[in-house]
Amino acid sequence: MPYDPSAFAPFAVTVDLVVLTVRRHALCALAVRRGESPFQGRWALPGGFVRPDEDLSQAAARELMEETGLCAHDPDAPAQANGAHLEQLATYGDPKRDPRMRVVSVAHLALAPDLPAPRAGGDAKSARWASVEDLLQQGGYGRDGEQAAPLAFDHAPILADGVERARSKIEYSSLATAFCPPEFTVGELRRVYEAVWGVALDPRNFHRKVTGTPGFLVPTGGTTTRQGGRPAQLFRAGGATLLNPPMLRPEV
Amino acid sequence: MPYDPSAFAPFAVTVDLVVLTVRRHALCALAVRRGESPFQGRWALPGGFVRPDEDLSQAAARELMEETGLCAHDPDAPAQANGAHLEQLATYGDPKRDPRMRVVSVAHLALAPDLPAPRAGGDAKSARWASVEDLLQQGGYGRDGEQAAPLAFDHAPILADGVERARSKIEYSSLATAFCPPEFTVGELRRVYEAVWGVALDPRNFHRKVTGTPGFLVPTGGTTTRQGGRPAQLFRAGGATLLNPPMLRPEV
DNA sequence: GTGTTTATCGTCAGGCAGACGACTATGATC
DNA sequence: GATCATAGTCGTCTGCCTGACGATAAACAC
Repeated sequence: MPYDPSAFAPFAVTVDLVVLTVRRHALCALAVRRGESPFQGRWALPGGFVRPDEDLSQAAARELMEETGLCAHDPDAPAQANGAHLEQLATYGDPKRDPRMRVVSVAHLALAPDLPAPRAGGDAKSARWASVEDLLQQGGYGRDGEQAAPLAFDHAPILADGVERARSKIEYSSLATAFCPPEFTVGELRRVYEAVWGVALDPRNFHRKVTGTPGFLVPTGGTTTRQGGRPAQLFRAGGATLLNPPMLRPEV
Repeated sequence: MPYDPSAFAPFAVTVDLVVLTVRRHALCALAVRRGESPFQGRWALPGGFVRPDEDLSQAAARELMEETGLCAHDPDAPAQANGAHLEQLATYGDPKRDPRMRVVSVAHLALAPDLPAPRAGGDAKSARWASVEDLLQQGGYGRDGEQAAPLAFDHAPILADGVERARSKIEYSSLATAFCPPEFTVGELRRVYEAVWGVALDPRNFHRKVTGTPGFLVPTGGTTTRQGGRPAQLFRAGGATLLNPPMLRPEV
């Protein structure tokens, strides 16, 4: 990395968060309403400036905590109570992406189990879970009939990238369990896959696949009937993080 | 993205390049020798500051051109003459990663066919292709007996991340062809996989797999005998970018 | 009890990968 | 020119995994 003082230019660096969860059989993302110009009143991804003394992942974890109360855990330490998966997604640095100044945003992807209503933090007027379908369908109408304005800044493509990352990553990793509570059933895990991929999966083949993959699921011994029907075994996420062979996403 | 002037802190933003190629059956990366402090005389990844008016990918493409003469092509437009694959890898922003100031580096990954000797650019004293094994094996001895000092800054983990990305991405994409000249044989493509993965592959099963995947390879009609033995058919990369089902990397 | 819902086990056929035999076409060597 | 070494290409066989789908089990609602 050559160092040429004449070439140095100051940038602002932010982290933006794509926080995904599964609610009511739909993949949802956390959106905050902007309280200031530009894009005042529009929905945006949560985020904020990186502080002078913190690492990028620290900044992302701090923002996640401020917005959701979730504690991010390391990719190394898997299942944890009240913890969300957090990983870096990509960095966006178009010179014109923020009209005020040159801002480079390091987007992060967080996957969380279904949560109570989010608490608004920082200068955002409010925060909510919105289906990614509504958020990405520009100019359309949301579920509640409200006109769905496109997300602020370049947050729509960032969200799309995050969703695509999540969709592909649950294929070959055990990441889908990050959308589940600490104990869950095979059916609940299947509904996660169905919501994220937007497809229907065969319950029998899915059951065979996930219970047959060593280290993916460990039975807790308990059962639950919270979904109705025959009681289902409860599982926790096992130590395995990589699925080999992967879970196959049905073709379009 | 809330805007709080009191929270704003200026950062320097750079791009660093992990440029990989396959030479003499080994995966090699481009390294430049640092001409200045800190880490003067040590090997480092090529890179430089992002200019005020350019996008991150533009900055990466410019650095790549300066260091190698290669023209990066879009991920959309696949095979191209004298073009290299270029994609964003990850961003590194530890507050202490550069002792001079707060620098956030957006690392990019470039894959190039075997090239003539690199030309040194910028303030780097020299540039060379070095096997990634030598570069990552800290404190060991390189192929030429030279003491292999660790890479400058945090470039060793960046290189490791780039290598891992390349290793996993050739599994499920046609990216391995980016290491090949415009026309190549199945055997040459197989040697790319073997060099990147560091394994031996069965020539017959590999041949069946790559020729049986629709859109991966298109025959040019020509043959070559540059590898010795029976003349081999020449191919170009086909339009397919995703391999489904993927090429399976043999287990360790 | 009957019906509904969900969970779980089994079966069967097709596809693909790994292991490996066989044959082909070139250059190198004697 | 015969032989050998080298690389490329085509087949075969077996085992595993997946998709499609039948069948059974265990709860709740009426």
